[in-house]
Amino acid sequence: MNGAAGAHEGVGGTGGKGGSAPAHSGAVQASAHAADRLRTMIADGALAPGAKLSEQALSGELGISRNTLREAFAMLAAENLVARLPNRGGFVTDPTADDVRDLYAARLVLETGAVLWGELDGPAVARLREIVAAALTAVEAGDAPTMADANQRFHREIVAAAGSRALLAEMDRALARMRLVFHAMTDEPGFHAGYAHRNSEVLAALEAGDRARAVELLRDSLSAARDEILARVG
Amino acid sequence: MNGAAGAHEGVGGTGGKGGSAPAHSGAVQASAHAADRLRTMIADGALAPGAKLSEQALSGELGISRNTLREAFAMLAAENLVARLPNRGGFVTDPTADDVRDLYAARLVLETGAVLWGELDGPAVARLREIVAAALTAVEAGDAPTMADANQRFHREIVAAAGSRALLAEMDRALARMRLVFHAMTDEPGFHAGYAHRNSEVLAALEAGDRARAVELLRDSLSAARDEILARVG
DNA sequence: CGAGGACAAATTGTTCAACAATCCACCGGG
DNA sequence: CCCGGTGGATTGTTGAACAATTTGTCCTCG
Repeated sequence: MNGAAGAHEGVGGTGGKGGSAPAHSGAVQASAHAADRLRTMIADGALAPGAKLSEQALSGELGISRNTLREAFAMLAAENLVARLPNRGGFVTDPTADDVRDLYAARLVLETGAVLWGELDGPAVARLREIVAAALTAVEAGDAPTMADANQRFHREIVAAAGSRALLAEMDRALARMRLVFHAMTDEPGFHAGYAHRNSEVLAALEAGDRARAVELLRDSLSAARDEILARVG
Repeated sequence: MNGAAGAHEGVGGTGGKGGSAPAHSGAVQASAHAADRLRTMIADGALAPGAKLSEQALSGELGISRNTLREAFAMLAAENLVARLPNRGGFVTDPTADDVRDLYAARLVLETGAVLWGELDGPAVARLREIVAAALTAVEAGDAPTMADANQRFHREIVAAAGSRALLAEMDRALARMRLVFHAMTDEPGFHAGYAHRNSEVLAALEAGDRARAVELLRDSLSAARDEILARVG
């Protein structure tokens, strides 16, 4: 959702000297709003990994001042979605092979920790079941985007069970960077297909109450995904 | 290191009209530098939980403009050290009981995950041994600040073994918020003393290669600390 | 004497214009 | 073909301005 592109015609900028009535009505927080816009642009691939974030261009496109845009940059940089090089400006993070290893080491801890200690009760398992079903349907239909989305939702739901907003936020940052990795992989012919099946096995272990088995399956799944990605990115 | 206080006399501000030569030579990134300053001020308690962060006062004190200061606010807000209320400005985060629970749920996952999957080889264990020794010495001497510092270093070192920069960064954010919690606890008569002993037991289990036992001890230690804090904060 | 409301002062959110420092792309010389 | 200069573009940062909102004060009324 949220069609990319830009062309959000400049709101303020009537031209006068100082303030000059920016006509802004209720924008709660322009910088946070801009960070949201940029985040989804990056997620959608409208801003590819490595892309330069020109302050002039983006401030014009988003209809905000350079200063406000820079605040948004600071937020995104704190999430590791944007890299700021001194005197060179902001760039969409372009994950290295080492970043991929880092990411999967983090996910291993987050996801297995959530399985071991989280509250994976009825409702949570029900949500996982629904997600797995959607994933398998998407595999059937060969719908790669839905597959990828369901896969991310599955792993996010697991971490959510850990019961920590901070940890879930970290997982969201990790998944956002995963999307960056996927964008960097030129082609991914059915990358996620195999993992839908693996996820259903993890779910089965959880339904059987066998957390140790679920951890084992999860670890294998993450290792396999990491190695498959590293083989393609190098 | 880095004595707190402020009173860093304003650098620029010669008063002229526009630019007016701020005499700034090589400040790599003023906003990041300011964020560092504020972070240590918060860690040291120079800015207490709940304190209002006046833009005018702080920009003067740090010798930077309001816009640059706001960029620093954006960074600290992304770390959950500062809360920004719309039209009310920035405040040092004042952790609630729920935040404490959240924090310990996160730490449980991070630390036990690192013990289970991390590379706790010779060097890492050696560092832990050194930290535990320092902690025990501090307990002997009744030196609370050193005790607290060693305790944080111990848990940080464990998470470092997970081999993920992102996860370690998350741990650093968590520890920064822990410091906020400790500041909020009016008095803590030898809070950390007992945990130095617990840490040495965790270390012993690791030296014996018994990771499962280390995880168990760690979990108990974290639960105990959480409950002790919750009993005092309510 | 306390509740409520009008008004003034302070503060935040945001923009604009300016300028120093730095980087980048181009171009001519060796 | 490589190399160093040169000028334009871009970033980093500042100061001033102003609308919207919050906060504080004081005055009135019940």
